[in-house]
Amino acid sequence: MNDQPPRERRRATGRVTLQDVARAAGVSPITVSRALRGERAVAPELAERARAAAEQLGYVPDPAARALASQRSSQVLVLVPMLSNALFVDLLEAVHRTLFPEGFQPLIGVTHYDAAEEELLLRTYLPHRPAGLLVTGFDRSEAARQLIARSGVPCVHLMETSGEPGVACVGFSQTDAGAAITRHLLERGRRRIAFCAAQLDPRTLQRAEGYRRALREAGLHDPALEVLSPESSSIALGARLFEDVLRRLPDVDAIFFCNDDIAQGGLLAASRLGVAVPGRIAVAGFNDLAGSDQMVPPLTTVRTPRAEVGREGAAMLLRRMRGEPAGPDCIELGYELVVREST
Amino acid sequence: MNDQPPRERRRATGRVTLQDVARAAGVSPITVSRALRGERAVAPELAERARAAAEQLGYVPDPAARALASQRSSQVLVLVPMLSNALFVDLLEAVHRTLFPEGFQPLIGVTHYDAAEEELLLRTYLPHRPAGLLVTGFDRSEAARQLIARSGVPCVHLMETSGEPGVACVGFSQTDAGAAITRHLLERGRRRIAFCAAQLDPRTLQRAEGYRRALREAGLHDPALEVLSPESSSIALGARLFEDVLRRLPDVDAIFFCNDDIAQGGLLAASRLGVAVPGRIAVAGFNDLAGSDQMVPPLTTVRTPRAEVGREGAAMLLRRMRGEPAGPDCIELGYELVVREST
DNA sequence: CTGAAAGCGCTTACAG
DNA sequence: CTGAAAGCGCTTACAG
Repeated sequence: MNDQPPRERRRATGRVTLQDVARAAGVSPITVSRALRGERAVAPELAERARAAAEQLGYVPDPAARALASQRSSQVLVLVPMLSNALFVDLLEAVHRTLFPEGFQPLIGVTHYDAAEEELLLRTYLPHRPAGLLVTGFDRSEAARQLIARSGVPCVHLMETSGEPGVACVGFSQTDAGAAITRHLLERGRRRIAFCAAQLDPRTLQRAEGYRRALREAGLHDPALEVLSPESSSIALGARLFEDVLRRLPDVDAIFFCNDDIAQGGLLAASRLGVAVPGRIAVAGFNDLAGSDQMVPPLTTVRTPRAEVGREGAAMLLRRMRGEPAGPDCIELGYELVVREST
Repeated sequence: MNDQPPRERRRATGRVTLQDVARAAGVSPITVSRALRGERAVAPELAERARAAAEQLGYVPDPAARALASQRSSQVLVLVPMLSNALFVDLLEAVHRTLFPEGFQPLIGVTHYDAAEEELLLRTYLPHRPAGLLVTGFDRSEAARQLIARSGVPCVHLMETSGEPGVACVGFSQTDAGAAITRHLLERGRRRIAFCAAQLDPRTLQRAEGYRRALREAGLHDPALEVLSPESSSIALGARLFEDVLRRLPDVDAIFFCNDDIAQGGLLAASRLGVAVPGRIAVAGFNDLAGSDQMVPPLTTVRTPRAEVGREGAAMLLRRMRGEPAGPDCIELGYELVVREST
C-alpha cells in the first residue's frame, strides 16, 4: 500500500503542453506545432487531429518558450513621445487595431521627448526580442540608432518621412502642412502672423520651417514673430503664449499655434480677455484634436492623418515581420486644411 | 589544410550568455545568476567577480529564458478603459514611474469599456505570465474574474474601493465625491440641479448615486433631471447635453457633469449661446482635467487622486509580487473640491 | 555558500 | 510530409 506519489523533481506547472496535445492526437509535438502555426505543409488529416486535440485540451502556447526557441516574441515595441498629446493616443489606437488581430501585441513605451529615456526603453525592451519596432520620427541618440540597427528587428518610423532609401517610414510633410496653414492666413489678408510653439520637437520645428517658407515667399517673414517655448504643450501654456504675443507684439493680426491644445488655450485667453477672434486676431492650430470644433469660435486647423499613419505603419511593419514583399520604403500621406471660424 | 568550420548544428545567436559570464568569472552559471539577481547569499568575492565579468562582457539576461525557467516574466499587465480620457494617462504615468525603476515593465491594455475586450486581453496576456496585474475597477465578466483568480497572478484593483477583505484595491469613494460636489451646488443656492453623464461606466454611476443622495437629503431629488448618455465622453457630447438640458429642462439652474471633458463642452456651448455661467446656470465637472482651469469661466470640479492611485496601487502590487508583507488590502484616498468661477 | 543535474515548453535544423 | 535530437538561456530543486 504505497500510493504516495514518487519523489517529484519536476516542477508541476499544470500547464497543458504541446506534448500533451501530441499524445492526445497521436502525432509528434513538432507536427502539432506546425499544424497550429500553419507552418509548412502538414497532412490535412493530421493537422485536423492536432487542432482538435489542442482545442479539446484547451491548449495555449507558452509565449516565453516560443520566444526562447524562436528568438522572436510576438510583441511589437511602439515608442511614442507622450500620451497627453491626444495625437499619439489616436496613433496607438490605429496601431493596436491593425496589429492585434494579426497575432502581434503592441508594447507601448513613452519617451517623454527624451533621448535618454528612449535609449533606456530600447535597452530594456530590445532584449525581449520584439518581432517589430515602431518609433516616432527620426530624432534619436546615436546609441539608440545603433541599438535598433544591431538588433535586426524590423523598424518603421512614424509621423515623418525621409528620402533615404532603405529607411521605412509612414508620415506626411509637416513642413508643407505648416506652410499650407500659413498661406491660408495670408490669403485671409493677415500680414503680421506669429508662430507660437511649445515642446520644440522635430515635427514642431518642421512646421516652423513651413511657416517661414510661406512668409518668406510673401515677403513678410519676421523672426521676431516666432514665440518658441521648450515647455510641454498644454492648454494653459497656450493661454500664456497668447497673452504674451498680445503684450509684446501688439501689431500681430494672426497666430499659428503649432498644436491644437495651445491653440485652444489661446482661444480661451482671447475669450477671457474679450479679444475678438478673428476680428482683431486670427487663430489657427494644428492636428484637429478633440474639442477644436467646439471652441468659440471653432478653430481653423490642419487635420493630420495619424490614424492612417498608425494603420499604414503597422501594415508596413507586418509585411516586414513576415518577410513578405516589403512594398515601398516610405509612404507619404496627405493632410487637410480645416477652415473654421477662427480665421 | 582543413580549416573549414565544423558542421554547425547550433543556432548561432551571438548572444552573451550566463555561461560565457560564468566561464570568464571562473564560477558556475548558477552562482552568476544568483549574484546578478542578488538572490541568496553568495560569497562577496565571487559575487563581485561575477558582476565584473557580466559588466565587461556586456551581459544582458534573456527575459524569455528567465520567464520560461521561473514561470514569471517581469511585465505587469495594466488594463485601463480608454486612453482618450486623460485621467487614465495620468494613472499610467504614475504606474510607470513606480514600477519601471523597480525592474517591472508595464504592459498596457485598453479595454474600451468592453467586457469582451477585457476578457480577450486577459486571454492573450495572461499566458505571458505577467508578474502582476493592475485593473480598473471591479466590473468585469465572470470569465475574466476567473481567469484572473486562476492565474494566481497578484492583482490590484484601481480607482474604486471595495469592502471585501482579500480584494486588493486603491481608490476613493466616487459616490462621496459625487455627493460632495452636489452639496457644493446646493450651498451655492441651486435648487434644480441636473446630472449629465456619458459612458455610464460603474464609476460614473457611483457619482450619480452620490448626486442622488445629496439631493434626496435636501429633498430636491428629481429623476427627470438625470441626463444619461451611453456614448463616449467628449467635449462635443458635453455641448450637446448642455443644449439638451437648456431646451428640455429650462428651469435647471445647475449642471453637474460626470467628467470634465463634457463639462468643458457644456461651458463652450454656454459661451457660444451666450448663456451666463454661473449667472443663469452653474456648471461643475469631475476630475480636474487639463484645461478646466483655463475655461471661461474656470470650471469648478473635483480633483481626483489618480496619480496617487497609480503610485499606491503599483506600490501595493510591488509588495505582493515580491512576497513582502502585503500591508492593507484596501487604500482609500481622498479627493478635493476645486471651486472656481463656474459655480 | 556552491554546483551538477534537470527542466521550463517550445522551435530549429537535419535527415529521411 | 514527418519526426528524433538538440538546443534556446535561464532557474528550480536538491545535495552537499
